[in-house]
Amino acid sequence: MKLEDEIQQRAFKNVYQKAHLNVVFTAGWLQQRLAAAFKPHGLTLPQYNVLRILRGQHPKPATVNLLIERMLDKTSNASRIVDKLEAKQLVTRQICPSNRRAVDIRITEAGLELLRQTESLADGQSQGLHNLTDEEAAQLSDLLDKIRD
Amino acid sequence: MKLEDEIQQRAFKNVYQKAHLNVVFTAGWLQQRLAAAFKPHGLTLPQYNVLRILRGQHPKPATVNLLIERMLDKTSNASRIVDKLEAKQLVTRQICPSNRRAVDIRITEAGLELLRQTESLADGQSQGLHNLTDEEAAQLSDLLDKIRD
DNA sequence: TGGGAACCAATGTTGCGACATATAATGTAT
DNA sequence: ATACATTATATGTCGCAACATTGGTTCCCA
Repeated sequence: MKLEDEIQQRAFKNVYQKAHLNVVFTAGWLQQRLAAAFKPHGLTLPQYNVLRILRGQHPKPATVNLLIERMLDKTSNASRIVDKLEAKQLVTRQICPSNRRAVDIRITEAGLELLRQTESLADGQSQGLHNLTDEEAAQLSDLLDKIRD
Repeated sequence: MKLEDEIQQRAFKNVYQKAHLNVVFTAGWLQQRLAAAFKPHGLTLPQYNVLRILRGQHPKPATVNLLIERMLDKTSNASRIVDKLEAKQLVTRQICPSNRRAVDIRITEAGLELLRQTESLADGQSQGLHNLTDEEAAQLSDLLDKIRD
């Protein structure tokens, strides 16, 4: 669907304003679909992302600092996201013995199992981009990289 | 900067996953810059967007329903965003005489003045996309439209 | 070795998105 | 006219982003 119809705006000042709005709008559209897919599993997207990072470290622990570094959103409150995951017993928290400022965070077996169950969701959603050819998808990434130069 | 370096991920499963992440990441990057530009003026992006819609209607009033229709984010809480604007005396709220369920919302002179002061901000930010040529920006929009088909 | 800087996580606050529910006013059908 | 559905907005709850601050812990060096 064309952007003009999605949002209620007739015209754009220029192609840059239009592209800007389109990036933001499309990102929201993608994230909303993905969040809806995870919702039945009781996971939000930030929680899912943290679990993925923890699985990547497993069986080694991660610290809050490491989570922040690895997360898309650097300014997010990793500590409180871990709170939620801990309440659901998907992760454990334990003061790091070698540095008592830090906290070792580990994914539990239940957490790993939940990731197994949701294995296909994220990939399946990325396939929503299959209306693009491989070449177009690569081109899109290049254009986006260029924006942030 | 290349996406691989921005987020701490070596490889992507395929070009679709990479494009997906890139759209989301770039949108966040754009929105963050824009929000930072408005912050000194005491406006958040949702508040700014509501003010713009109200200016578009001015001197006619808008209702909450109309705001929701026009906003990028359909599920946002327009009512509470209007609360904040009203507290700052940038808008007025008045029960609609002809339909007492509805509420007439109008931008004040102070609101109009604030929009004048911030006139150049949004456009200036869209120009952050000027590392793209006109053609590339148009191409980007086309690719994004295609994703949502 | 004592004291300040640097570090790590947690917590407090504000504003928003998502979603459910409440409340009031209006429309409609009998 | 009364009952019921519909409409318009407001409110409550939860989770998150953004940002500031706090409280311990460790580091470092004078």
